[in-house]
Amino acid sequence: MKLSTRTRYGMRALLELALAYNSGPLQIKTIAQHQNISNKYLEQLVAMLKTAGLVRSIRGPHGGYVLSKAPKDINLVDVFKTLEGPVLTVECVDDETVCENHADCITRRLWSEINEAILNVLSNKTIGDLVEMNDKNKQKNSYQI
Amino acid sequence: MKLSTRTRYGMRALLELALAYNSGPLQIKTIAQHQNISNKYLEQLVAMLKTAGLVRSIRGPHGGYVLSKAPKDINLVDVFKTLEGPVLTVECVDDETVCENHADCITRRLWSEINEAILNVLSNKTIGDLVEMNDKNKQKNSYQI
DNA sequence: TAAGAATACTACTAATTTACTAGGAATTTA
DNA sequence: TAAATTCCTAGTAAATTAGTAGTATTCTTA
Repeated sequence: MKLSTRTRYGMRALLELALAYNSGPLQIKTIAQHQNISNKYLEQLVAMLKTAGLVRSIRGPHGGYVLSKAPKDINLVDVFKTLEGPVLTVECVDDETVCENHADCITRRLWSEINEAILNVLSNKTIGDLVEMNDKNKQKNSYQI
Repeated sequence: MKLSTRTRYGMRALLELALAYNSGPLQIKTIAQHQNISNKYLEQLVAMLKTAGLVRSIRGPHGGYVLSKAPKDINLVDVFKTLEGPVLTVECVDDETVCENHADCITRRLWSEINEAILNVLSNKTIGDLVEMNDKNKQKNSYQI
């Protein structure tokens, strides 16, 4: 299974915004430069985060983006689902109607277990936790995330 | 993240072979019929399992495929990696050289944790465990897996 | 009030991957 | 030798990814 750049870039962008929380908006341009990714592409990713209500935008000069909630209130499941889509896509895991044998299907249970395991990692963490881990690391360049 | 039909079909095929373990070879045709999937497609998936040493083939009339080891000796990690590829693909998780900031990168740690969580589910299980679960279910049609 | 800086919106595209289909060669049994 | 089976290779339509591109809109400030 492959994690899309969408999710990886988007997560890093959010982390940057969290590091700049309460210090005014951060611009796409700035983040893109730090992360060394395409301006225009990041624009689209951040738009997804905005639609999901995770960030707020401020237009015009000195505008940019800010987190719409405190880092500790942004759960990683929500970020992941916004950027990547469902955690593990196997139709039958979420939809009982696709297969008559839903209740008894053994492989389905396996996929469900994996699904739960991933959810478990993500739902126990917030962007705030990532920030804390980053702080503990205390390195030369705090923008290398 | 999406689980490919490759992995889903392949896992079900292996489970069928495990249910028929010690009762002679099972043909592609038969499995494909039971599972309601394309003959030719399944042929290719089983070829992958063969290359990985998980099944053995017998050519000619009355031929088919058999597990190359006892179900309890076939770990699900191996099956998954054979069919789906690396568990969670993020270059930096496995390759330390892609990113200078490897040691300190927080998002990388997150992906690693997810990777571990999935591995943990899979490496603790064998095809034999799936067979046991299936037996416990004891349903009308034992081929509905 | 005009210029400029930023986001917002929409469309396009090359490359890759997926999920097959198709055809015939090789092998084995009866 | 005929038939049944696996083995091998090639092709392909559809979807997805990872962008690029252009222009419209909004807001600030001189």
